[in-house]
Amino acid sequence: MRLFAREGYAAVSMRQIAGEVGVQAGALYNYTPDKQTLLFDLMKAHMDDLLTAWEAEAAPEHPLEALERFARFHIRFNTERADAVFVSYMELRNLSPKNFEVIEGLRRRYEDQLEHILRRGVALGLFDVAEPKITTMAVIAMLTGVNTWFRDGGRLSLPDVETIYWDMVRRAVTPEPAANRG
Amino acid sequence: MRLFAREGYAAVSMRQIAGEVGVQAGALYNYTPDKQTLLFDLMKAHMDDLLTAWEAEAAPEHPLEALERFARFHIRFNTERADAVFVSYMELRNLSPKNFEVIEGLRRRYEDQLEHILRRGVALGLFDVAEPKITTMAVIAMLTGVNTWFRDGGRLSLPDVETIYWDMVRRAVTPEPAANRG
DNA sequence: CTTTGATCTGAACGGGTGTTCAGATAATTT
DNA sequence: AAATTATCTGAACACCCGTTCAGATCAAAG
Repeated sequence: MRLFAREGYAAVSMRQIAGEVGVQAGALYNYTPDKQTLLFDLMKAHMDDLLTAWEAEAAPEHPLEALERFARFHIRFNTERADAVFVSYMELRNLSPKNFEVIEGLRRRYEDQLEHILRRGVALGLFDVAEPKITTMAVIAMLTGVNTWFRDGGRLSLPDVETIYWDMVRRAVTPEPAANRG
Repeated sequence: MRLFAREGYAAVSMRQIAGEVGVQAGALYNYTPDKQTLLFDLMKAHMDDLLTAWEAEAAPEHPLEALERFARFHIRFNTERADAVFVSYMELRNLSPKNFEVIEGLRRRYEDQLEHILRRGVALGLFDVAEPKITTMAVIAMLTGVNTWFRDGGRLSLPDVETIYWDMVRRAVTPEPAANRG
């Protein structure tokens, strides 16, 4: 995964991967039928991890609390696996159509978790979200973006960052009070 | 650019590129010293386009209007050049260190445009943004995310999408009125 | 119509690619 | 200790890579 993230699937050779684990290239074929399947297996394992980890979060009933949980979870989970996240987004084009469908299905299932929170919040009058699907995409893109700049040991701790992003997400979906005239 | 976006820099051969423009591979070397420089030139041209186009927007004085202008501009410009945007983000790792520096510098210059708008808005009390640099990254990530799902001819027009995203951005940076007690 | 300069071809260079497989080696079971 | 199974090596296969370059082809200038 590290090699794929750093150099790209196409640019990494089976001999390179083998070298990384101290073995000749041929030996890899005891573990994967081919390079393509190796990529797919890595990506699928990552998506399964993601869904399993979220399911284990036991999101609160209240949509606002659930949304905060989701935002913090997403940032934490993704920053801990920057290589896997990068590969799972970037190397989609190197999957066979059938494998692509599987990964996309898992991704959609994850997105649905957030969309569902938003829709419940709208139903309860807690959120002002005209297009839940679009807001879902926007929030996920924003949160995943942390990966492009966050580095451990910087000025801000991860909980700090979580709080800043959660604040932006909350304000983006929370109703604005009517203008306050007397 | 289309080939690089669709298959990845490493996976595209000079023979493929040549074929696409109806020529033999050797002929390409009348136009580029090597493949790496070809990638760099494409990416640099894209970043130059981006900065030039933004400078031509003549952003309004008022930070709120400037921010709206930026949000709409960013969505419009990027959705019109999905291939270039994808390549410029994803193939950074295939640039030599020196070329990487150049592209990163241009990207930072673009980000500074937004950061400057945010800082002016904070100074005027129009925005509530604790960390302008982080908000800059968050907003750009969110807006660029439109590229992952927007397709022409869908249910929503591009101006519709611009408006939805602008609304989220505005709310994310605009002060919340103090709780309204009687 | 010839000359000049730009452009393109097609072959070649050394080297890297994913994958296979017979035979060697190591680990486990009997 | 012997037999069996799992694992690894190292060479080979057919093929593709970026790049170079002598010679062919084309377009414009004199």
